[in-house]
Amino acid sequence: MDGTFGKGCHLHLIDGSAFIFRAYHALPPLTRKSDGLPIGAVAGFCNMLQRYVEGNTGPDAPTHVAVIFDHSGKTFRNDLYDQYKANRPPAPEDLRPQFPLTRDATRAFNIACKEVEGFEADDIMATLACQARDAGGRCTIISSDKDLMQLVGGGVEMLDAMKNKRIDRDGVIEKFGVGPERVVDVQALAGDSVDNVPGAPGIGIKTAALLINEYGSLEELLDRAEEIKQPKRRQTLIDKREQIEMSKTLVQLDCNMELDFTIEDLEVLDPDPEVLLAFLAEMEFRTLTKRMADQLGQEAPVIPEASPQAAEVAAPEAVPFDRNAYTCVTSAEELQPWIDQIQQRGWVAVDTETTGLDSMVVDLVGISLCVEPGQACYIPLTHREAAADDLFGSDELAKDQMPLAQALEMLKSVLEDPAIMKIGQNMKYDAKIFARQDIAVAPIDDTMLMSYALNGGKHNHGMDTLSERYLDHTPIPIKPLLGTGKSAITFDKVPVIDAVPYAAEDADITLRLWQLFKPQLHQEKVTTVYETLERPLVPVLTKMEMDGIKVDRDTLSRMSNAFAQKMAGLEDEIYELAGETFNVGSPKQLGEILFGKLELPGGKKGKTGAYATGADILEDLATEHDLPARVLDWRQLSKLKSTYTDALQDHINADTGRVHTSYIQTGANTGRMASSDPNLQNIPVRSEEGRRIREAFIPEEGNVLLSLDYSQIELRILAHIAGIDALKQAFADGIDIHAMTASEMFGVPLDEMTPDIRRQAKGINFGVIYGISGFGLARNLRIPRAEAQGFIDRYFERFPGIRKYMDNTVEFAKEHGYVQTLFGRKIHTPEISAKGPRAGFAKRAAINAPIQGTAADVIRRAMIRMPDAIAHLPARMLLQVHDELLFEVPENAVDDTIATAKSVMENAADPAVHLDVKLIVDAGRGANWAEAH
DNA sequence: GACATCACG
DNA sequence: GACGTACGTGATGTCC
Repeated sequence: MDGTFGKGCHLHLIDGSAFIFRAYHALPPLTRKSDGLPIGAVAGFCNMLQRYVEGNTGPDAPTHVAVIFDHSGKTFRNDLYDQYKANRPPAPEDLRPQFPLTRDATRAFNIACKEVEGFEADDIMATLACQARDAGGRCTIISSDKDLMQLVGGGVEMLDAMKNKRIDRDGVIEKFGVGPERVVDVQALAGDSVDNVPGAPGIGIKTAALLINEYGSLEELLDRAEEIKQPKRRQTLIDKREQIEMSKTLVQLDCNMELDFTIEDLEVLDPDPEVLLAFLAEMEFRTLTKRMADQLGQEAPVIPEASPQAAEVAAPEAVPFDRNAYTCVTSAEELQPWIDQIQQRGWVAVDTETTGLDSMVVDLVGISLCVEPGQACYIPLTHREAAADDLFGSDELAKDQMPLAQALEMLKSVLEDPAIMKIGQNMKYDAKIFARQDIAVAPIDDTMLMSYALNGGKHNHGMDTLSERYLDHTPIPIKPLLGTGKSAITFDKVPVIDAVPYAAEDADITLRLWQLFKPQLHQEKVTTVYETLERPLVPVLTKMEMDGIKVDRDTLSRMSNAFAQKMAGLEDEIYELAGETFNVGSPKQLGEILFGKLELPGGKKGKTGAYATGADILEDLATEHDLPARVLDWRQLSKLKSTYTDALQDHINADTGRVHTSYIQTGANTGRMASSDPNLQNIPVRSEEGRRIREAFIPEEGNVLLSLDYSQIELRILAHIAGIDALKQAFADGIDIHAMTASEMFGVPLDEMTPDIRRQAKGINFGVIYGISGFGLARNLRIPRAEAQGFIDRYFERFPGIRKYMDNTVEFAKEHGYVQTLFGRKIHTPEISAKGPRAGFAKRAAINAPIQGTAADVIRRAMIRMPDAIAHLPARMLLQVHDELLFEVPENAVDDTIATAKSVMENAADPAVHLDVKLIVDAGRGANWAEAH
């Protein structure tokens, strides 16, 4: 061949991006063993190239070939229409680093690799295809993208590599109803929801083809639109003419691009075996390296086995932290480049600074953004002028800040953009702050939750911990900025110059953690946990917290007064019995009275040298003296008053009249959540007196409260996990599970069961869930330790599967350093091999975690599905209390809501896990939480 | 800020 | 054989 492209030549154009995405989705998320680099798509891409090269024989073999890629960033079509491809989600995080590698792979195969800034791969292929055709040669476009079908004809064909199907002129007519030369006309009318090409509303491919065939061309059709009979269609074509014409320019490929290479440069070349094998070996593709080596008749290079530590040692931080490099953004002009960059990348780490910690009350002070490690800015918004003197803070806004509304308006487009990932550390907090500014932040990623999914049980997941542990960097502490105690100031009083490095650094750290954790989720096989149990829960909790629950202040206030009176009466009696006055609330003083002055028996000093005066001890003493019983009563009232009837009133939000708790998604190692400020997961219920506090939790007028709770969920899960047939059968038959246990253990028939025997069996059942010990059971049942041990022995004899589960679980924990829930949540058990009493703790925790954790996962799944399930109902989900969900709903929708929510909860494990034991949910309703429960 | 106590599942 | 112990949380008051 003389090198010129002409008759007898055959150009192959491979749609690189299509190859990449197909490869990515066809393969599991593989990572390179040595360092955890995601390489699944590269592997698939190489396999496809290899198969392609292998198949290049016979009459259709190419003389010239190139792989054409889309250049990242915007194209000229975005200048025509800013919404073009705007609803494309960003490329998956683990795919992005693989883009450049696919270029490397192409070159390693010695195939030309082309992309041009500002153009799509389609345009390059169009230009080359036209050149090939005009030169009298053939061209095959290896792609199934219908946008390329306009190029078919005159020697140009397409090849769907997956189906190994050639698409010629007839194939195009089959697909579009028109020939290749009219494909753009049809596309202009039909539009494309994937690429966000608007087209003519209401007209699809079928109708479009009909019209084009009737009128001959789009231009003719639009000029003669008045003639169309169907009134709606006619009006659309007249009204939307401009939009349709613009659509045509979007779908019309550019055949006349200026290229800095010619077809001749694309001549087929044999790969250099050394280069290709080196690349494949570097990627650590063992099978493919060997296969290619065999094919090329070469010795396969040796790929070293990865050392287990290698992945962990891989440097997490290439860019050093530089607090002076952060930018302070004070105007729209300065903010715009940041927004441009965010849009280009498709992600941003965000952090808000506020005047306090209560997200339902505080004001927004500033926002920090970070787009890549080291590149962060802070946007001060409502910092206050430094006080003229120390006594009076000024209310004047500090100078050089951009107006809050302007900044929010600019950021809103980014924060609500479905194609831009917003990354935060504890994003729920920031989401609430933004929600109060009418900005619905989505989608989000959360480094705190990633750490929880990855490292639950190892450490807490606060930013300081994570930064120090994983970035080896200590963040600027907030204390010196705000001060402590009475002289503490809020963040708006912090001088902007001090706020910038602090705030921007937080966003910087968050972005670095995100880049670090993201690939680890795959490596540690907790992507599903993160994606199905953590991330989707954030918007659900955000809404629950913002909705809050109505609490009646008067009810609480009246109770407080009643408690105070009773306490005063008890105090008088206590002083009388003690023979002196003292602080009843001081365990230390009480101990001295009981065991010193009154010389009651059983005085045991704890590690601090003080007598223990816990409820169990006082209960024992109650037989000896009247005083302990009075103290117990006093303590109960004191607890109810201080923690509940008093404190709860302070938590009623002035604006909403409701109480807004905050859930801590990473609060418990097992997967349970915690509730704080206030804790609404420990509102009294066990004592009659305490239970009345729930009467203050009420629905809005015309509504009722609904309580739905799982019945015996942990025991059911234990029956499933440990595979205890007798337990499963009892649940299936709806038998009282504690009575059944008692019957099995003590040989008492069910119809002769006494409450006391049942109570003991109940204690054992709970003990089993907690990792039973003779001592613990003895204390709980108040029986001698030997007797308790006897119970346990008998229980294990009767249910040997339970002991097996316990042994296996502890064994698993020792081997792997973690235990797992049925849904794959890992709970790490770093102390499992500790010596001394800690070993016992760790063992029991390891036994309990899969049970408690699985139950927690189940209700999380229910909560995540609940908003969609009840969307058609006027119901709101307000609270979660571990195995209970509380709803507020208008009276007329009560039955529907119960039926719907109950079904969601009972089926929450499906389809991920099929439980051998059915989950049962009990429902209650009422005019307050006491009635509903 | 540690500790003891006690509210919940 | 002794250690010490039921699992998971958060809020409050005392005391140093």
